Amino acid sequence: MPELPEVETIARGLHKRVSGDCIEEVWLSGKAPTFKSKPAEIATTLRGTCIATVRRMGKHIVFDLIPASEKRTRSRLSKKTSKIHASAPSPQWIVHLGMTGRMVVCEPADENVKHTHAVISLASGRELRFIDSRRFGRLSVVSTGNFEAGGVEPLEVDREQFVTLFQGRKTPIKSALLNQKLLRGVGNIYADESLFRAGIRPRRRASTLSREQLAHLHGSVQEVLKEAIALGGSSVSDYVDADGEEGFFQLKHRVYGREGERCLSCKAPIKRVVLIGRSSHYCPNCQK
DNA sequence: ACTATTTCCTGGATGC
DNA sequence: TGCATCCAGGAAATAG
Repeated sequence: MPELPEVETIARGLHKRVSGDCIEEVWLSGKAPTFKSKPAEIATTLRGTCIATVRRMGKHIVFDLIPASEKRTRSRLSKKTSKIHASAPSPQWIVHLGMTGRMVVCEPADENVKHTHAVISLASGRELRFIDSRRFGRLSVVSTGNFEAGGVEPLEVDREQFVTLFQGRKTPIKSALLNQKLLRGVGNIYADESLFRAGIRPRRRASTLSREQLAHLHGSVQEVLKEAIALGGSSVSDYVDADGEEGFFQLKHRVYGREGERCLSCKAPIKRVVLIGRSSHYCPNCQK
């Protein structure tokens, strides 16, 4: 289940491998999952563009594209000059991996695995494939190049903004952390891990938390995300990055997936409750 | 204007 | 061994 650290790892890997390459052909399966964009629109928007950068916004992978005809001109001109001359909008390709989505760079001869929903042929002769068995993933294009990903970036928001964002909300703090319109990128694993480190139970209403507790949570969220990115994310179920490598943060999980096991701090059994339809793990002793 | 619940999807784990 | 059932969860859609 790719969350911010996994998507960050994948985006960095893809940037390293495909930026500078150009899209020649686009194939989408009949079942290609799309979001706001129709398959035909995705294909026509992508075809004939070059990939300038691949980056992450929340849990989205963003491909910044340049119309192929403009590639040479743009890179040669200074920013100031290109502002005057560049007129064609730079579209973006947005990929959300959902639960089981994977983006892989491979050779055309490589086996066409089940649940392949998109194949992008690159000028270098390689292919970029989108594979998603559960089909919770979404593909879309933004022709204007100003994709809005929702709330603030957890690693960019400062302490004061973070406190303001959550204080006074009646919803359980975990629900607020998972709300992408507030904070973008935190999912189930990192919400549980952040709350454990901050000593706050998932069900606690945000409005009952002091400024100090919210400030602590801000630090915990950033700490957990940074550590996870450093380890290449968490490989639970079948997550692998753009190079097919597994992450290692799952070995550092203190509560997620540890129901019934002993808390690493106090030895109390980890509890599991269901919140917004998902498993929430916490230590009843360390978290209040 | 809110938040809570349901729905979409398939593979793997579990149960009888 | 085989078949049914349950469970995982991101976020849009729907209900409250």
